[in-house]
Amino acid sequence: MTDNRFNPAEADARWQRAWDEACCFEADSHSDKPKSYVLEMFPYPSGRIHIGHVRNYTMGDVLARYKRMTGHEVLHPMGWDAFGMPAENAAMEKGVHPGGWTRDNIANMKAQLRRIGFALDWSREVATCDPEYYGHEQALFIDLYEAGLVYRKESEVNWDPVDMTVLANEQVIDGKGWRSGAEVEKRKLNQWFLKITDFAEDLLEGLGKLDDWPEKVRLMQENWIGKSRGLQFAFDLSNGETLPVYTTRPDTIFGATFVAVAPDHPLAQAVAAQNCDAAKFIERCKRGGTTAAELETAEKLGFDTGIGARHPFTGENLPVFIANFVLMDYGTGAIMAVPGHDQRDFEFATKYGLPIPRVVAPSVEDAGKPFDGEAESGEGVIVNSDFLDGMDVESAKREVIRRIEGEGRGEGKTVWRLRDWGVSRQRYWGTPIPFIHCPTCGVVPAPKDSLPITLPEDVDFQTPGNPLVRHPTWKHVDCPKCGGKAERETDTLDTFVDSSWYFLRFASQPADRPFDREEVAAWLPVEQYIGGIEHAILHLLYARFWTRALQRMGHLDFAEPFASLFTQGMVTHETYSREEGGKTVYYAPDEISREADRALSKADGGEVSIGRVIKMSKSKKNTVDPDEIIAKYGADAVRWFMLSDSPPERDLPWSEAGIEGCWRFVQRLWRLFGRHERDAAGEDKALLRKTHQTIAAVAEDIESLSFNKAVARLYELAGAIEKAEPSATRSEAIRTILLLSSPMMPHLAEEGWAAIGGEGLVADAPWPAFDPALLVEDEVTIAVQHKGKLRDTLTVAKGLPKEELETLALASEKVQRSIDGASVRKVIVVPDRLVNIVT
RNA sequence: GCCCCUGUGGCGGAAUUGGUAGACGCGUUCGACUCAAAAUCGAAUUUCCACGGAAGUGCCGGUUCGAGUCCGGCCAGGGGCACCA
Repeated sequence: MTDNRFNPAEADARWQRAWDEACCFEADSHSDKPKSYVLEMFPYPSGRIHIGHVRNYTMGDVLARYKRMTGHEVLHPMGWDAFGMPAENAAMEKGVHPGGWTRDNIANMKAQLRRIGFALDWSREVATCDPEYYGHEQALFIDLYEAGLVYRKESEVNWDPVDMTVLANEQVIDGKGWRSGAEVEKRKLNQWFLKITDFAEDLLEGLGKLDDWPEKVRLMQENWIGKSRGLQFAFDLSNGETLPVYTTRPDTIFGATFVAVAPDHPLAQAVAAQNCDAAKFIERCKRGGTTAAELETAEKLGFDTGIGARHPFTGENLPVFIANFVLMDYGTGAIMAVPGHDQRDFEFATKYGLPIPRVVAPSVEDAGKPFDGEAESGEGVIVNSDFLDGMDVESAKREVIRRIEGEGRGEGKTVWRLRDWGVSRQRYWGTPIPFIHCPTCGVVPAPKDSLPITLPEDVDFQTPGNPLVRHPTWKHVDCPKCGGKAERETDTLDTFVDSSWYFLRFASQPADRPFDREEVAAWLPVEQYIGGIEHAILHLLYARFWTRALQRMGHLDFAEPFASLFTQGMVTHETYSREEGGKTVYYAPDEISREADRALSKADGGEVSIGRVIKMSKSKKNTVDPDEIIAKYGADAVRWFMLSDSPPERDLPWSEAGIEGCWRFVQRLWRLFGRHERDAAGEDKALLRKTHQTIAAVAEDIESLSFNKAVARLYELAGAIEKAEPSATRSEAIRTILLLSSPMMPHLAEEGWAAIGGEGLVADAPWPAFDPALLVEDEVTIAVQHKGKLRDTLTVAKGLPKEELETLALASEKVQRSIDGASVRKVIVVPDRLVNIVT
């Protein structure tokens, strides 16, 4: 070794080329080796890789490289979630075509990913905006339609009357279009839906078997699916009609003091038709916020319709209100309100002076106990409720359902929060929905041999509205059924459809169909899926649904696409800001010089205050650019940083000092490799033991994705090697640490491997074996406690009998001083661990 | 408002799952090398202390020979949410 510094600027690219030329990371579907599918959520091609991607993909990369070393055939692919709004926004703002913009971004980001040295199989790269990909998606969509899982229904959208476009919720700001500023209207459109509710029970039940998913994600999905058991029954109304309501608390039926319907309930609409005050009230309800937090704090409002509802048991007349807190799309859109035992009903009743009777109490004696300013929704015993008195909540629920069913007024019913998945988007840059509207035949699927239905290239984004609707020729086709003049569907698919099956296409890419069932079965389910928590619900639920739908249609023979899921934390950074002219101005990390406990502006030397460590964002200017730091420190130091210190599920605070430390360790390892001697002789028992312990521990840490612990082990081994005298053991330890660190710092490892005369590429080398006999120490340190406090430690042979340990412990001078002549009542001995003396 | 998670040195975090709290890294301090700097190497680094010890894992209590770990109640920070009857 001539140069004593590792030079990533030169070495990184050289090894990246070597891996490419050897096609190291191309997965062979027909290999005899056990298969391992490691997948990270594919990125949206925004134009730049950000540091969060680097962390996500580094984790997957370490696991993929480790799996290769342990004899697996690894599939580790990458692609692009390439449809979506930002491309259309760019088209409107910069006048570029969404396709060209997207493809340029992909090229940039792919080059960035290559510079980080990821072991990816680029031969399987997929971009969802490729007609080849979305053509297969169209075929699958038609299959789903034929399986009865696709339907159309009217549904409300946010309509921007100036931009003539439908807005996503995030594009509506204070009721106005984000771009045009125009007041957003609610419009009803005929839209396409997927019957995810068909699988509600199955999706819920499946969560119970996903043992290797974070509990948190399973819980979020469970809440989202939201199964509830309750009672649906009808009130007789004073106007002669009946009103079906749904309740999860039939046990509290004697506490109902009013009935409420949603503002968009047919009954409310009917009242509004004859009463302008009611119509005005309904209008008022439609404004107002949409988020849960806003609505929770919003005042409960109601409008008394003057209609009465007859209580099924007491015959009492209950007023019927239109209320802003009742939702049309849950249950029946109407409720029986029990103010004593539901907080929303309580607030409403308080405001409108309605009675609040108690029907559940801690005990029978508490039947007359007043409420303490809020509803009581907990368990208890039923009171003031005629035939239910004295029952517990659960028995009372059953009894009310039994009676109502017996009278034929209603039935026990399961209701789900989960709603069908609306997949229509009135946009250009998405997968065209492969259907044709014929005036005579109605909605007809496009013939499969006409797929892919590609997007027209000649479109402009300067005119408001959907370019597909405006296009002079694109939508005009003949009906595949009758041959008459017809029109294509101009809606495109939600991009969550694209990401609901990309992991199948990675595994198998036949030209004539979406995937091959056998080949997919060879790779899936994905062994380890890694991505952000932000996809905990929608993407992961949709992918689970899509997989089940394909299974039902016989395309697949498994239901769960991802065996194990890991959600990684964010990369954060401290913020730098100061008050300038009355407002807060943020500074980027490269605009300040950071000292021990303060930060100074590079521009004027003034002190800048150091703010909280938060998620990197452009507005706070606390971002770092992966390209810049890779250029400065090399890919391996950056990868090492991504894995160090913070547990992967937690946030990782980026710091300049931290990356400097990683850079130093890269060089430290490099110097260590230089001490490797091919013909060194002699044994070093302690180092040998440490080396084998590290092999076992690092393997375990990588398999459990505890990269921070693996990193700490490697630091320890490096320290031990540095302290050791030259020996055959030491040279072997150096070779071992090189191999153990290679999944994390592959460029450095290759360079070192060549230097110590290793054969071939480290990328193809096997993970070192360890001797289990060397994992156990033959000497152990025993803690000696007196009354639970540490007094002394003893170093003894492992496996020493209890009696001997006790004798040794009592012989300790320090222990005797602590006991100070008191009589020993009890001695607890845990072999190889501790002795605790109780006096 | 509801649901969930997390609180350990100056900082990121370890802790064999109830058995020596603070591994490892960062930072800081001192020292070596150097004309000097960088790089590198060595030592120290929870707090207080009479150098014998004492206290200490957000706070208060409990279980236990023994609690960062288990239980109960608070406090703080973070995340999710579709007013879900």
